[in-house]
Parts: sequence; structure tokens; C-alpha cells
Amino acid sequence: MRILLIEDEVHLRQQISEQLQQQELTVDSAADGEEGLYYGLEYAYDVAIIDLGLPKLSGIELIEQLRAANKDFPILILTARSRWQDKVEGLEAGADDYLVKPFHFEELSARINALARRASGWSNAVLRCDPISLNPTSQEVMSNDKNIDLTAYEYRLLHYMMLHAGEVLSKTELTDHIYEQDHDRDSNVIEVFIKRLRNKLDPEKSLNVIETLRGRGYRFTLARAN
Amino acid sequence: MRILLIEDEVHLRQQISEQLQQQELTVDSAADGEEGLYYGLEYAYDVAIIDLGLPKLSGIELIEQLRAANKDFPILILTARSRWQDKVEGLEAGADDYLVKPFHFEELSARINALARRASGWSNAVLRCDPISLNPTSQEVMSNDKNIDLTAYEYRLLHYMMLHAGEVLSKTELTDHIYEQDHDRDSNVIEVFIKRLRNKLDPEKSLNVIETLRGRGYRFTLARAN
DNA sequence: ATACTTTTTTAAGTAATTTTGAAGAGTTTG
DNA sequence: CAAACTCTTCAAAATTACTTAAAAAAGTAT
Repeated sequence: MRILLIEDEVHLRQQISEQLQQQELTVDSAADGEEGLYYGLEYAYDVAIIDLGLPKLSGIELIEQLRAANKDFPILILTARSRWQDKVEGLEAGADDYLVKPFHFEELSARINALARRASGWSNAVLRCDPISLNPTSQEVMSNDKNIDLTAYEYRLLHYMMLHAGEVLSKTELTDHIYEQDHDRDSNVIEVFIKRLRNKLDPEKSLNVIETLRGRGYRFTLARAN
Repeated sequence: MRILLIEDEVHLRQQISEQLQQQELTVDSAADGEEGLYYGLEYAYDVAIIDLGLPKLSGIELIEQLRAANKDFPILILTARSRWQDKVEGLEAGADDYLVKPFHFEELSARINALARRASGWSNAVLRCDPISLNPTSQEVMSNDKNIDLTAYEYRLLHYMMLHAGEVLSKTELTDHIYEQDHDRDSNVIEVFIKRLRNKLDPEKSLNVIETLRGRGYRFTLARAN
């Protein structure tokens, strides 16, 4: 994910930039409005962080110009506490959220993530356990970039197992989470579904996606990649 | 698409409600904050319109409570010109946009559309999933540059599905967003409309526009083109 | 108002897919 | 090796969706 940071205070800029990079985000930073505008128009960002008190081109003007140029990435504005009223103007100009300085870094991080998620239209993150991925929104399951068609219960089982990738899940626990309450305990449905999942996800049996732990349950062996 | 309208002035409420219904939107309306809160917590909406000068529970409190309950549909606030400053508070409380009374209905309509489509990740006003496009303003639907005549409910269904293109939508979710509250749950209307949409949008069955996920729902398969 | 048209809803039959339990084969463990 | 557990297969049963047609409701025009 690529972030555009426009902030004139050198120290704060470097601090934010570093911390975002530690979150494995890509950060381009600009020190004034003009430079920021250039970046904003030139590259594609997932989120922009804009300080309103900017030299050369004010934050508000910058936002207006970006929006006028049809740039629709989410914009988070930063304002000094003494000028917190400015944020209203900022929101009017097309910003999506604001933060008053000083702020905790966690707060900034949380908002960036929320903005990015909302902007990309996903309310749920995709579960990735390479080479298998599951998208809860579209309910699409892919293995090696190939689409896997699952039935309703196969999907439920896989979803639960991927959510708990690496954990040992007893058959009882699995039935409990996959069926509404009080489902017949004397049945081998889970075994049957496990079999089908193994077939569909990994027909060549080269991955060993689901491990059997005799007497204890099953474990989804692939590690979470996100 | 289902809208929650909370406005105490009877006349204005009815007027807005009627006009929104002409846009093939489903509208639930409430006359005070308490009633509005009840609806907002109970049902799923795509956008809420909240007047700030509300009896029983103020608009601001209402917004705060909805947000506190993790309701994240976009909120548009209405304020009297004499109290336009209130909008600041409203935006802080978690509203997404505002409109000062009196306003032109087209303005309201445009903003609702903009809010809804931004919330579901669309950047353009016309929903395009090649070769199908839908224009919420003119209510025109085109497939391969040919105009498609849809009935009111066919249009509502398609609009909602295209807004959420790629997502799995259960029949319950679809009825919830297309009909006002208390609609018969034991009915196969959705199936019937899906059938009609499939016929009209793609008579040759060459596209597979709407996919069935047995036991789970339907998915509009064409990808967003903007 | 009344007749006519269109749309929406219901209902019922049909078709298709999924779920499930049972039974036998296969494995592991003590 | 015997007991316990798991795998595999299969088809009956259950569920779910599709399709059609006609009744009901809503909307228009006369």
C-alpha cells in the first residue's frame, strides 16, 4: 500500500514516515503543497496524509486541486489543535477524515487502514495462506490463482479453518462452528467434507493442506500470509 | 437501495420520501430521533438522512449512538440555514456530508448517490461493468450500447447488485435492501426477478452476468470498470 | 369510475445440487 | 493383532433453485 505524506515540519514528517514504513507501507513524502500536488497528480496512492498548514500551496487548495483532477484516493488531514476549525473546510474540500495534532501514532495507523479498506470496498480482509486465498466478501476461493468452486458447507468449513490456520481443531469444535446449535453428534460429515476440501484444494496431494491429528482433530497447515 | 429518512416536519418528510421513491429508492421514514434510532439499529441501510433539529433525541446524539453501535452507513445531515454552524458538530459526530435547507431536490438526490457509491467503492457516478452500465440519475441501463428496459423492481435489484458487484448477496440481503420493512420472507420473488434480469441483460446467455451460489446467494460477476 | 395494460407476487411442478449417513476399506496405536 | 479411529465411496434424502403460468395488484387511459 502506498501512502503520500505531505507535511512541512521536518521532524514530524520523518517520524511519521519511518513509523509507516515499519508497518510495511510505502511512503512518498513531500515538504510543501506544490511538491505534494506534483506527487498526487503523478502517482497512484492508496491514502494521502495532508497537513493543512502548508507553505506555497495551502492544504485546502491542494485538496481541491487533487479532487478537481479526479483523484479519489482517501485523504486524511492533520491540523494543529489551535486551528482545529480548519478541518471543516478541509472536509468540505474533499478530505475524508482528520486528526488533530498531537496524536498517538496508533491512531494515525488505525485511520489509514480504515480509510484504505473502505476505499477499496472491502469490509473484510482477504485471508491468504499461500497458495490458497479466501475472500469473505465475494466468497471466492483461489488456489494457485485458480478459482475453486465450493459448496456452502465446504466454504464454511474452509473459512473457519483458515481463520484458525495452524490450530488443532477437533471435529466437535468444527461441527459446533459450522452448524447451528444441536446438530447430530453421531455422524461423519466432517470427515466427508475434509475429504472433499482436500480434493478440491489440492488434487495432486502435493501440499498437504489439512493435516489429520488422530484422536485430536484437524489442522490447516498453511501459514497465514497476512 | 434502502434509505433511512429522519425528519420531523411532516410536509418535508413526505415530499422527500416521495421524490426518493421516484428514484426507485426504498425509504423508511421516522419523525423523531428515538424512532430513527430504532430503525437505524434494527435494519440495514445504504444511506441515512438526518435532520439535526429533531425532537426527543437530537440529531447529533442520534449520530453518535449509531456510530457507537458500529453502524457505518453514510449519513447526510440536514440543517436549517439559521443553524448552519451545527453541521460542524454533526460531521464531528460522524456524519459524512451535509445540506443546508432549503435545497433543491436534485442536490439531495445527487449527494445520496455519491455517498452510496463511495461507500461501496465506486468512483464514478455511472456504474459500469462492461458491457453493462447503469446510470442512477437517468435510471438508464445499457448493455452493449443497447438500451435495456427494466421495470421498477428489476431496476432496483440490478442497481443494488451492481453497487455491490463481485460480492455474494443473500436473498435476504437483497429483499432487505429492495423492499421496505415487513416484506414477506416466504416468497420466491427474488428468484423470479433474477430470472428476468438474466433474460433481459443477456438473452443469449453468453455472459453469465449473475452467478448463483447455491445456499448462499447471488453474485454479479462482471467486474467494475471504474 | 371503468376498462385496459403492465408489473408484481404467488404457487406449483420440475430440475439440479448438496448434504448426509452408512458401510467397508484402510491406518494407526498400544 | 485387535481396537479405535479415519478415509472413501455412494446413493437416498433433503434442500435449494429454476421455470412457467396465472392470480393479484398497481398503474394508465378512456
